[in-house]
Amino acid sequence: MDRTDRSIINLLGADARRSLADIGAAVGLSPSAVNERVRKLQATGVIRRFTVEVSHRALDESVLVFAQVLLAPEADEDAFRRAMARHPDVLECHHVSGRWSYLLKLRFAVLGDVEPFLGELKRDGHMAASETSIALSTVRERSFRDDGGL
Amino acid sequence: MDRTDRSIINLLGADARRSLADIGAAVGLSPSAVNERVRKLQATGVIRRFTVEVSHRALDESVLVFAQVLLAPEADEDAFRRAMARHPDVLECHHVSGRWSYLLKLRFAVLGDVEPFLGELKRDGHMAASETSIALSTVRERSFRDDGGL
DNA sequence: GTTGAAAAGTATTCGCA
DNA sequence: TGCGAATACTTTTCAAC
Repeated sequence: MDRTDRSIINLLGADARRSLADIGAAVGLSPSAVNERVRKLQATGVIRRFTVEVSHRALDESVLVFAQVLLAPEADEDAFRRAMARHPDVLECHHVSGRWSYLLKLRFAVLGDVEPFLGELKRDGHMAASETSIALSTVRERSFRDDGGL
Repeated sequence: MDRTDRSIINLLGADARRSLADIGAAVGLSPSAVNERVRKLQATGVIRRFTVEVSHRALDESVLVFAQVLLAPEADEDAFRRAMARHPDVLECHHVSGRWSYLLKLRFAVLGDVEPFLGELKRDGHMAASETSIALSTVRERSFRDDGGL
């Protein structure tokens, strides 16, 4: 994991379809040397996977909601985590420090889908309390730091 | 944007390096038909870009923090948004409903980097108050819903 | 680790249904 | 829109450094 690997990752983050020759030209390596580095970055788990970034609007997931959840004292925390890991509406689920137990990032087609989701959590006995906020607009949204090009 | 497009997007989301032939076999189309659909999905902005998913641990971004920020009444909101859009530590910045003005998702190398970041916001006159929580563990983290394979 | 060239595999184009 | 064949690239492999 040296400076060159970082550059390669940044370039792939911006456009994972750039050819090895292109990337090589940018970082000063031959295509096969870049290939070997990318292979290792995948093998060591630095690169988790190649994927695609999608317009939420187009996918009918226009409503972005953050929910802070306080677990009930008698809640089965493992069951809660498993439920969150499976739930289609849950994009992110983090165990957090502070007043709340978990922070959830959720996406829905319409605002009306939010209440049933929270009702479900309550009904399942997971949740003692929650506070939700709706994203009115998004200034920025990316998945990793990309400081210092090349 | 029909069912087939959705399937293609889900498949690319799981592995953007799958060949057009593979994807075609999965959705019942020829490679060139898949290619044409992917091209259109990009042209219409449904697919924003091909990218790479990275291990935060490996990138020295182990510390995940969420900060809820209340803007000062006299704050220049546009300047704040521009600052957030540029700041390397800011992964996400959403204008939210409720008690707070903005929700930030931040990543740092070490916990000690958090305080300077908040100090910076305060010093710049953007922030009236904030509440931060640190992610102790992450149950799930993905960027779009992927319900219903094929 | 890196290179350069050969081999294998893919994307892309285009005429046609 | 989708297909299949031809073309142009790209990735991948490998012997050598």
